[in-house]
Amino acid sequence: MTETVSRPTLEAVAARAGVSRATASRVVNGGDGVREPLVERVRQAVEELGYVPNQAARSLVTRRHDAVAVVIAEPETRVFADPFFGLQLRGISKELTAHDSQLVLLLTEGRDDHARVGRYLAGGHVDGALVFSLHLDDPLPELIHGAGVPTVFGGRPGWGDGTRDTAAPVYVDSDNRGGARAAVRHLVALGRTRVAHITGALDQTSAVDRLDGFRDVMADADPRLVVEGDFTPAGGERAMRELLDRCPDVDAVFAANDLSAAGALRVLRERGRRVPDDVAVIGFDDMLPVAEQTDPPLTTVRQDIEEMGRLMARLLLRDLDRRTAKERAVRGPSDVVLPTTLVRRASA
Amino acid sequence: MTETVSRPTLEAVAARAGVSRATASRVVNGGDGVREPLVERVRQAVEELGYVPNQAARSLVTRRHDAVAVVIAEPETRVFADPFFGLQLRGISKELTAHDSQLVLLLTEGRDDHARVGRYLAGGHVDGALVFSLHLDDPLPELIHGAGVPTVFGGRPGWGDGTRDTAAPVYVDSDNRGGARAAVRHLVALGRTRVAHITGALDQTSAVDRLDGFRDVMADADPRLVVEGDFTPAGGERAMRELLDRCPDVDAVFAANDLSAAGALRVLRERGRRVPDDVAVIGFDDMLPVAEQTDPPLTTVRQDIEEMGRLMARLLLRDLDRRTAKERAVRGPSDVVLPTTLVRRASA
DNA sequence: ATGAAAGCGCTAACAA
DNA sequence: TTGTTAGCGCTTTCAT
Repeated sequence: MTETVSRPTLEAVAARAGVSRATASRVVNGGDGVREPLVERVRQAVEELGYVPNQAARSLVTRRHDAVAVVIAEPETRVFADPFFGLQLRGISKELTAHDSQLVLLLTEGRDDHARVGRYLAGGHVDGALVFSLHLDDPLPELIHGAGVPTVFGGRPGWGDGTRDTAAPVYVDSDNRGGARAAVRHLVALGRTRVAHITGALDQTSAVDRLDGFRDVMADADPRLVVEGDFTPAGGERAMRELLDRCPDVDAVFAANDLSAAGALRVLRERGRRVPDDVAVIGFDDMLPVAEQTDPPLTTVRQDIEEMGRLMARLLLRDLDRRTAKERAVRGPSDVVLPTTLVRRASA
Repeated sequence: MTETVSRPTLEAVAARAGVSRATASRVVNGGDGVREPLVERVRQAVEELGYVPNQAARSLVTRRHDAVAVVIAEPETRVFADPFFGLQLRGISKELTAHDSQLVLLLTEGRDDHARVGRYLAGGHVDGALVFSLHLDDPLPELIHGAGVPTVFGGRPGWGDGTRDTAAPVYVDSDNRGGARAAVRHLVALGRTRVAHITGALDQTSAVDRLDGFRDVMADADPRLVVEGDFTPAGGERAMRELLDRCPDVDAVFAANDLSAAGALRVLRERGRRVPDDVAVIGFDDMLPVAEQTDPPLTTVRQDIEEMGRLMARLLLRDLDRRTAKERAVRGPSDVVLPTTLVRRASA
């Protein structure tokens, strides 16, 4: 409204309350060790003046920023093709908000941006980072891990399980393997004997884990029943065609995600197979706009995306608080693997 | 890596380069008015020390933050149910990155958060804001507009068109009305004479504008051919049923978005109407995971979401630069309405 | 329990 | 062109 009217400083608040700047500061930051009447007067002044602390000045001395970076690598690919990251962001946002922390979003478009992100994180602009790594060979996660910024990863990174000497990263993930097992067991319980799997892009740990889950249950399955997909509808179509050609007797399909399941569904219809009568189909994700719109609606494995985000933030914040409190790391934050649930619709 | 080793300051750089802090600062900020040899030496020192400016200290004196807030209201509803906001964010991110600005994401969950967001923006933590307002009666946009922070809105806000005395907000929007006109004209060109419209949630300007577009072409249409929907598949189903009951002779439907079109499609199939033979259907958005997965694939009106985001950011940044340069606002940033294009698939 | 004072790291007058 | 210096607004010892 008013033209560039400089906002009130702590000094102003102190003056109005008739106390020193130090006391005003104490009250603003919780008010410990300040006698009640003074606390009240300062609060009053803050209110009347509409005082808001200058975060820059505060950060300058505390070296804290009350901000966390969320790094999402390669949005091109898959990100934002589905509600996945949106939900994740929502979970993260809620948790950060409750903790009075800000969310700084860093989207990268391939390698060129790695340096930028690395510089930003190493530059100490934020207290920590939440990083989503999609590909096994993505150098970004490790780069970030090495930047010395407290970090929690979304989804199991493709390294750090003893594969390398570097410290293992902390991450939050869905129980991809367990979810896959549940899906396949469901198909088996349905009496299906020729259960196939359309994998996801195998350069992503989630795809690998789901494949492992499939194999846990179908250890001695006909290898021709496993076809590589890529998480896309087109990949699902291609895989389904290949599957029908190779094994015409297939009677169930577990697709690595809903999108490829949708593709498979289309090919099945086109080939005259009834779902679920002839072939039962299960997806993964429970990506609503897809799973509910397919014909028939898709039975699928749901992961609680929003909760994943919330947990990532919680893990990071806990770590940050601990460092601040200088508690000698009682116990470093440990990985969290969230359970998945089978959602039954009409396709299986 | 190393334990809390404090990062080098400008002072250190200056010392190493054998110049004053002021000169070092000049070089770091572009190096105007510094002789080449010195520039080189400072650059060298920056490189060797791995110096990164302390943004807090810088902001404290410049009162600039090189950060922009992106406010997305009520993610519950529709946001993140589709890739819409993800794409928008991507466009915004690209533009901000190119301008060395950071993206601070503010997600709100209803009224409770309004105060928080208002405080944050009024608190002068960011240089400007990009705001998405979905509902006509959302108080947030106006609240923000009044907070004195340079702002650009995404989507036409439901006020400021002379409706009130307040200054009109600057916004970027898709040509909802024009897109709707194109869709309906296409149906008419197809020879359809009983063209219906399933509206979106009419508390959103986009829905209103699309309805207006429909009416532009079908000025004298049977009023029973317009049914209120709500942008959801369920709403689309309900509306389609109503439509078929009221006007069994309907031969074309323009749905306010792809999701409701998908719902309509399902009801049409269920009622044994062939698409597009008996009834042609057109959606809006070109929301890929839906539009390409429906049966038949959906003809729809595409809006360039990412470009919208990019433009919003560009508009805001231009405004910010102008203020900084103290150029007396030669011309305030003006609204931008992006064109839409009809994407033909099989449904119409 | 409160206040006085010393910076945090940087930019921007102003001098030289 | 370069250096000197005075803060930006805040937290935090250290006295009192």
